[in-house]
Amino acid sequence: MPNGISTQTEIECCDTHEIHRDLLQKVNAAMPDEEEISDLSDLFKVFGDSTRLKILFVLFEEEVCVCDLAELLNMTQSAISHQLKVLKQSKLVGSRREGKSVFYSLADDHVRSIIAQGREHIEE
Amino acid sequence: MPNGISTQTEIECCDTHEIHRDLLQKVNAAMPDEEEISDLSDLFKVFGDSTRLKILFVLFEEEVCVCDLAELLNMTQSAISHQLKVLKQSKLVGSRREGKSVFYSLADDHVRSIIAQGREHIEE
DNA sequence: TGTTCATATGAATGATTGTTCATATATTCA
DNA sequence: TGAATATATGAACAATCATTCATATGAACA
Repeated sequence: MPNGISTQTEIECCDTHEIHRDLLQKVNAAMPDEEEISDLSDLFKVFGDSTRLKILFVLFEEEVCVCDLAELLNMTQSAISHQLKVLKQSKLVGSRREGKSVFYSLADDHVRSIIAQGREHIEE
Repeated sequence: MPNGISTQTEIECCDTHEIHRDLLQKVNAAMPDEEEISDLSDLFKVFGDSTRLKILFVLFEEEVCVCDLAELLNMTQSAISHQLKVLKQSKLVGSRREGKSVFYSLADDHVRSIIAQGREHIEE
């Protein structure tokens, strides 16, 4: 390899247990730190459940209270409440008390675009 | 309710176990069917794991083979291989054999934007 | 204050999932 | 063909998680 202009094509892959330095450097530079990766996977875990997605789709339309959600999705008030807690902890939804009821709503619009991108990917 | 122009402000929420018709209709119209919701949550589940996210971040930079991934992420070849299978089933990555090695790469750019949106949400 | 209605929460349970270990498949080379 | 290397895969185990059930908190109203 006299002048190392493009070393991309060489396939000395796994026998030498030294990864190509360029790659190692590039990856380390681009890879978020462990904590951000962990936060990110936690965020996507929240989207990875049918019940929570349904709740979000309802909130796309309108702010609603817990018992309406339970009724709309045909689920226990308790189950809904547990999931709302998860959604709230990830700051995907916010809540507001009004008398005996608590109304939930979307926190911001990242939610919409993340889900929109997901739907695009599925439809192929 | 003589003329029903805006019924939004009435808060007869949960005592009457009949959900407001407008809401029910609106939600039913916007809610994807059960199968799409399920596919969508399955897709997000894939993003909801640190190892798989790290693999994707590597693939953002370059096409790599399995053993390089294992080395880069300091994990077992088996663990990586199992996760690559998941990523491939969701069509987030593609693979290409070259001799003994198999090279993996990003399947499309939805992956980038989904993850980018996720990162934006976290940084608040 | 006591009752009722709406929501929250802790413990328990069944289901799902990521990793490990052992092993199988596939390709190259002698 | 046989050995060596790279990858894939099935079973098992520990950990995580969504729901249920019972109960607690909190607000309104008599």
